[in-house]
Amino acid sequence: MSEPGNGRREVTVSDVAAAAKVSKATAARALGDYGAVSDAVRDRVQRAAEELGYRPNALARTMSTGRSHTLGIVVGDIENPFFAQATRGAADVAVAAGFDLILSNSDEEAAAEAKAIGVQLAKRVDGLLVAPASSIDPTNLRPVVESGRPLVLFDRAVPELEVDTVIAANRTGARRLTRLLLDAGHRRIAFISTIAHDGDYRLGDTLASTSVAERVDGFTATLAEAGVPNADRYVHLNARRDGVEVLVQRILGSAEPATAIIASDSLVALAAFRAARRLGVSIPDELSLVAFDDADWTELTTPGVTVMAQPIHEIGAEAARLLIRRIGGDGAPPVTKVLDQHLVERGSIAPPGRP
Amino acid sequence: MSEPGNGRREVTVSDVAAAAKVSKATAARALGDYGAVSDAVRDRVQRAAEELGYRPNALARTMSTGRSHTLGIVVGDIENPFFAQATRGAADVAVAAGFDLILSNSDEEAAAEAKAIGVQLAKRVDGLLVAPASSIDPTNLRPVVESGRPLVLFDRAVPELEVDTVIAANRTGARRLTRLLLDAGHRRIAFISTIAHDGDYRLGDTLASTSVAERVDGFTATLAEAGVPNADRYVHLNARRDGVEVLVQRILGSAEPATAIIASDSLVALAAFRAARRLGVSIPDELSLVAFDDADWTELTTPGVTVMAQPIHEIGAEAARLLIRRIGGDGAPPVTKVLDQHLVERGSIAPPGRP
DNA sequence: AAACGAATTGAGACCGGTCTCACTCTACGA
DNA sequence: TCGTAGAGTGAGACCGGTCTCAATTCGTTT
Repeated sequence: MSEPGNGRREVTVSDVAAAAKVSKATAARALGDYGAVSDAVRDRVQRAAEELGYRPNALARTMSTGRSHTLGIVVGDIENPFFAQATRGAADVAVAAGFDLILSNSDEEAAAEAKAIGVQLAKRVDGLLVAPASSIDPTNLRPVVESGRPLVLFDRAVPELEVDTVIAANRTGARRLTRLLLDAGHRRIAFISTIAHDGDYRLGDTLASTSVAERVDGFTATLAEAGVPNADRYVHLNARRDGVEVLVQRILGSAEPATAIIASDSLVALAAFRAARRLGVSIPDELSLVAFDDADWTELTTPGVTVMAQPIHEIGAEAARLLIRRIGGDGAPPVTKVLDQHLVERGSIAPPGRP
Repeated sequence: MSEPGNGRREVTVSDVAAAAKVSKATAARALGDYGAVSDAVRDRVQRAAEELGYRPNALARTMSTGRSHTLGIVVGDIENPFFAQATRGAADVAVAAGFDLILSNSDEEAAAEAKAIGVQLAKRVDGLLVAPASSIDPTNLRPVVESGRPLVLFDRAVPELEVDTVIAANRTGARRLTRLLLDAGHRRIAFISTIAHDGDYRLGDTLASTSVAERVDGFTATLAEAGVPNADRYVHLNARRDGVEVLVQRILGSAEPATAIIASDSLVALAAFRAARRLGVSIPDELSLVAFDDADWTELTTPGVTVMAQPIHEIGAEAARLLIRRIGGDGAPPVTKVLDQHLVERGSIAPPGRP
């Protein structure tokens, strides 16, 4: 504390070598624990290192070995509980395997994502974990496959790109949720997602996220099977997070108001719940609500929210596992892991009895 | 896609230089945009770089310049919304200033924290953002100040260490919350935190987190001022996150049950709310509940939870700003920024009328 | 036209590790 | 007793940038 020590040059292998009176090569061997060194010398070197406060420079090591023991992860927004959990899952697997994580937020924007990926590549990460902002346009991801570095996508796939991918069984989950509402007697069900989309959704439109696309597919297909015409007009995209409230208001105030809402993620569910509360419409009596993701608060509301839970932690973890395997040299053809979702029934569904 | 390009050696400045028929030094100047280069040559080099698909190696650059343009951040757990928000705040400031972030979770454990810090230092981050697992023991942080790298603490201070720190006005916030309950007529108020502590809390004990310590201080002091004896026996620490329920049960089932709870963070509040729900005790009629942090769900429950909101995003952002200023060479004496909390009143407080 | 200064360029050291290769020294088998 | 395998060590190249310094080119000034 008395001498801040700023500006003091870092201690290097050469310094240690000099102190231990051996060559740089030998010191490096003793410290790096590779090659052959006599016990006596190893001791001497390690003592010297200890004394001088030697701290290895991981960058220099990366320069010569080519391995950085670092993974990059690009998420939409770390504040989104989904990404926070997935990141944690990935981080746990990573540190267990001796890797650490460089984190970037893309805000689901192509430009920010491209920049983030560029930085990660420049930092020579050993591999990249990405929840791609666009499932349609692989431009941002091209540089990483061109760099030869392994890439694993999670939460969303990019059909044009043949790379390892970890996703959830969204279509099945959506069918299940939709069926649940249908069975309760609902016919006018709104599906809400914040995903960006040009204009109103029409059946067959391609969406920027395969996971939302699958949910929409499952939703509209199940509706169609139940004989509900024009299922696509119940799909509401582009919901800005702070705009869900007006959207819900519009949905409920229309000529043929929806009697149930499927929220595509927990943030939308939260906004929808809040909207219903503010508008004075009672859940589930006047409006049924179901959502994807078992956010912690969903059991706290009155009523609790019935949700399709995703193994979010595991999505991140599995993605990291896959990536680390690739880094280890696994050359098998790319795989797509599809993880199951499961239903958690609470009290937010009731028959659509209008008061 | 037809040629995977794996194993292809990275394109370097030398390659570009050769292609552009200039020296390595000149090519580097043209690419790195430093030094003087004629327009003609610059063009030629940049075209060559483009053609070859040159991507700078940030590590090599760091090796010679000594700057990594990377900040390290060590949080308790990125899944904790508090840390997620603070991290986002820091990340935003960081990228705006041209830095990126290496993220580590300490799980509030000394060993994991030490390791994380070690890795970050090895990676030669330009500076470190840490929410220290222990405010008492500066051991883990010593290496970073010894390395001469700037360090900024957030959420908690470490009194023994004179470094920049960003915290919230926790004592004031706690007083305010306590007074609110007192004014409603409560006298037996439980304060619950998950923070680790040896044995039961006694007035004057030092806590591992200054932020919790300040809250406890504010709490007990306010209680004492109101003439409540033995305020310290209402302080419950060591609450394992999944153990809050039994704790609440014990608190409510004792001879002199608490009539109100102050949750030290939103996760505890969540658990407490859930516990009350499961135990069938009604909030606020049978139990008042207030908490720190304005988690998004707190306005969704019935009733909403009255909370002391912290500017979490700003805590992270300000910490990053401070850090970047230090990295820029600011040698002013260390500062401690104290950010204000503000009360958000909802409906979770009522007089302690036992039914 | 000679001299001078600024702009441009090239050669090569350097950052801090790893790793190859050659050399020395010892122990063991033929 | 000699040859040789193998352990232990040192010298120096290398990774891919930056940067210093000297050399060259050019335009001006007098």
